[in-house]
Amino acid sequence: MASNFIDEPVDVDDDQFDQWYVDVIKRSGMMDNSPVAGCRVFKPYGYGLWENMQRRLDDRFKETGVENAYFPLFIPESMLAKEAEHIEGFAPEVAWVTMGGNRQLEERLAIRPSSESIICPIFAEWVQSYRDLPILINQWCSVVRWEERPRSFLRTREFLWQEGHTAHATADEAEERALQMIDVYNDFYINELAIPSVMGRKSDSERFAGALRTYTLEAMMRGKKWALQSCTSHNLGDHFGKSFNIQFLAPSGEREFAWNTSWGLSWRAIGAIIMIHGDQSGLQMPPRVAPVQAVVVPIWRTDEAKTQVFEASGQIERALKAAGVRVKVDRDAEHTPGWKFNEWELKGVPVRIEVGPRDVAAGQAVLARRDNRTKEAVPLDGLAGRVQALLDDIHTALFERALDFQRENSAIVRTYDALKERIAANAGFSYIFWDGDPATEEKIKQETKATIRCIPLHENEEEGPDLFTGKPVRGRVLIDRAY
RNA sequence: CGGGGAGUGGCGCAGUCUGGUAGCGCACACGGCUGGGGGCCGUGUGGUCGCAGGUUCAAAUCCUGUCUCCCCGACCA
Repeated sequence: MASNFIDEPVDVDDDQFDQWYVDVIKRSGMMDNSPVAGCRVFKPYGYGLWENMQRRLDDRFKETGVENAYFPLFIPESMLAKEAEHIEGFAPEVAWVTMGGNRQLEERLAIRPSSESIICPIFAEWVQSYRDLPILINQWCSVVRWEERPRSFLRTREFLWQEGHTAHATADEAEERALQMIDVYNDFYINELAIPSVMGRKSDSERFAGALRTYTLEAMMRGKKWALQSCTSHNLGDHFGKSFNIQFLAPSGEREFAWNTSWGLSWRAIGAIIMIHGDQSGLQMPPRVAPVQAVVVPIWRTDEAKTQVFEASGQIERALKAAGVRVKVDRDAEHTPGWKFNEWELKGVPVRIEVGPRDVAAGQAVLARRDNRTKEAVPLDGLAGRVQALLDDIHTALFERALDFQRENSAIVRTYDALKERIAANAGFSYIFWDGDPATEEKIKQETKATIRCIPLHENEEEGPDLFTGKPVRGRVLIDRAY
């Protein structure tokens, strides 16, 4: 992994934040550009992070009864077009296959932008009776949306994600599942990625194409303090059940349509990790999903010292592996310790373990935290336990730092002028009282470029005057610009 | 699609205005000294300047055409 990063530390000031984001992705070895415009190469270090995220999230899905499956990449145009709102929403960004070998296809095939319209008709074949429900399916795959302005992780033309699809016998059960999954995502973000966010419901204009209701987590990025939709969970109502004829015989003997949900989280979550936890030295990996949780840097001068520190390093490696810590020993002889320190900090490894002749003599190692740069000497006995404790501490510290940042940059706004000012200044989240009128929502979007990110679900019962009409309404909505 | 910028060894750039046969840093190879925060010295390898055409004794440099990428905007879970 060669790096040309030797000039100056990456900058994370507001006005250079976008460039910092591009640089840190490249320099840390997470992702590269590719010969295909808008598509990226997901390199091993980034993919390793994704694998850990997948595992942790997949386990949570399975605990709720979901099974994994896989459905085709291609969707016949006639199927994609069956749910009117769905096709209308996706039409501008669908990539099409029109040739098969040398022959023109009879019907062109969409490369899935999302799989509702291929999975729902298959569900229809699986369901006869209410006893066949619910169906709880997830797939890990990539989808394609022909975005005009790609950004690594946040908006690429092909991206990795998971999409869950369920079918239920009742409307209530579907609503319950949609809410359950947004809770699962929230738990994943907090406890694995150390990322706080605001859980809420999308306004009608921001709702997923074809959905009855869309739930979301909106997290605040550093830099411009814009919002990032971090995942999504839709109650599709019976729109797809009816469009794709998912019918079943209810206990009553009546023929009824199924109720569906779908929910997804993409590698955009990695964009959130980068933009929330990163700093002037580079990435900061959340410890529980970090590809490398601890890196051992042996330090030596003489061959004799080298033998000793390598032996101690191997001992530490074995102890940490036995304790379930993902550890790497950087035995490279080409780079100096200082070079390695910077390189692993750029890559965001939470704990660094320095082992030099002085440490070997004292039967200890030096542990350095990525988040606050503190160092401590720890005896080799019990080192693994200390590392595990540090990883937990760092997780908590990262979460607190992100939560503080979100809180410090959130405010309730009571006049439209104040709102416009905050948005223009990239001041962060603004909460306004809003009566639900789509016209004022559109006005805000046109005049400020900010959108209603969500109508928060919890702790949002206060009453106040609508920003425009002054009529009393219950609950506030979250407004910000978004990536 | 509109506005701006850029294409020169693997990467990042200078050279273009004022034509004369390509240079710097990093990386890479070898040798040596070094090694607890991106260490140093020496010796080397590697490009014909996005592509096509034109002007000229001579083109990275001037002219015409063309392709690609990046940034801003529009658009967009």
